[in-house]
Amino acid sequence: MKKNSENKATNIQNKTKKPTKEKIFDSAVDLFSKKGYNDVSIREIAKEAGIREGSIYNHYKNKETLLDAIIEYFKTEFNKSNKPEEEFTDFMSQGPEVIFEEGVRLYMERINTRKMEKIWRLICIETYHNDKIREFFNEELLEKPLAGWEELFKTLIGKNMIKPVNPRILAYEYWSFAIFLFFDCYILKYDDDFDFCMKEGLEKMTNHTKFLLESIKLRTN
Amino acid sequence: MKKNSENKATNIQNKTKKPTKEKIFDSAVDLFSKKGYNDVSIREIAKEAGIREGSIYNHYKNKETLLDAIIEYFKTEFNKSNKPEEEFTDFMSQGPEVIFEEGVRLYMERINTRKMEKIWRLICIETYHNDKIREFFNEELLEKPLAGWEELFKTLIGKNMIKPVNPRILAYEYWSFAIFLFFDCYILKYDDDFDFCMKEGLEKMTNHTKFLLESIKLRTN
DNA sequence: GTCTATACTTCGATAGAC
DNA sequence: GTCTATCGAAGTATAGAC
Repeated sequence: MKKNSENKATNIQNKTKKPTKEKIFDSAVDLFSKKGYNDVSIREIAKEAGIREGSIYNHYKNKETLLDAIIEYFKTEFNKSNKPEEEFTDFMSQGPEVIFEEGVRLYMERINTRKMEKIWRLICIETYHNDKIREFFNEELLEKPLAGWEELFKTLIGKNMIKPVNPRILAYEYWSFAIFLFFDCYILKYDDDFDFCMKEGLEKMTNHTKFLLESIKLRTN
Repeated sequence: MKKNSENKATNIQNKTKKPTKEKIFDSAVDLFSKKGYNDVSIREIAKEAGIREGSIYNHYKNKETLLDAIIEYFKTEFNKSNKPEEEFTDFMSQGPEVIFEEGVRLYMERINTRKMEKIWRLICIETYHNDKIREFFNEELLEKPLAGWEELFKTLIGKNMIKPVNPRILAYEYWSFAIFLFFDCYILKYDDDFDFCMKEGLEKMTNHTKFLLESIKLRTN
């Protein structure tokens, strides 16, 4: 009779009766986000999930498919919690301050679990050598937000609520800071206390928003 | 008699009579910056350098030492072209516009060769899983510039040349955009025409600088 | 200092018993 | 669907002839 204890997953989560496929998925998310895709072996994932490496191939065709599944999961979750357009235009009437506050909040709400946070880092890490991920980053996390904010600034200018500055430039002024904070939190400072880093990041974003608002608001006198 | 042609380096540079150690170094820079440290083998580097893999170990103890040497080279070159403090304070008297223009130019001048550009990308890529590189990025490319600009803004405020906004926040407003552009050029858009991307990046930086300047300049009336 | 040859390790993936 | 066992490929690094 063999001992099974050696194969027990180090991750407490995976000791539960979660389906094997989910154990594999979660273990992969955990390890990929820590060390990057290349530095994690199928053996490691299997060990973390508490199974043998051969068994992984009963659930995922190969290692790359596993990564693809993770990215697809992120995309789905990310767009699922995308609030309808109307809710956002509601804030419009309340002036720029409210829009900015809500803008950050709504975006951050879409990464509201540890799992999503981990995949978020994985995306940042793997962007440089995975074309699918890079395309996703460019489209969904850079171009779309930029286009959205540009549109918003255009509207605000049209309604005479802010100074008539080139809305494309304003969009960059606003959103580039968010990208900087992603890079800062998820790559430059990641090993340190993550929650603290995020808290600091949100404070920085608030400062940034206030400064930008002050720069473009119309003088009341 | 064997044919040597198969082992010829694909890199034209390495066909010249450059010392072997330099050929290895340059090949490594080239490949590491393209595919990342993990995705490049000693075999590949040797092939690119036009030698056998065993010969590499006559010049570098191991693969990691080779990476370390590249980072050290970057650090040295980067600080070598660091202009003396006086030159910068000279611009001070000429007002904020000149300072901002020169600030970007002086910084970009320090990465003035293809080799330095490549290592720059390598640093961006490897920051997430190499502690030495990450420390360098945090210190030399984030904290030091931030501290420098904070000091500058403090001085400008003291001289009554700009609005009295928190200089730390101003430093972030200014420099975070540069970090964003690094990320944009060296990771998000890298495969596309690099020179074009850099040109666009510098234009964006100019727009950013102009906007910031407009935001903090004292009203003349 | 470069070459050939090879030791040693780890990887992704598969086959087949249960 | 999980296990054991194993294959072939690719990786780093070393030894020794020249």
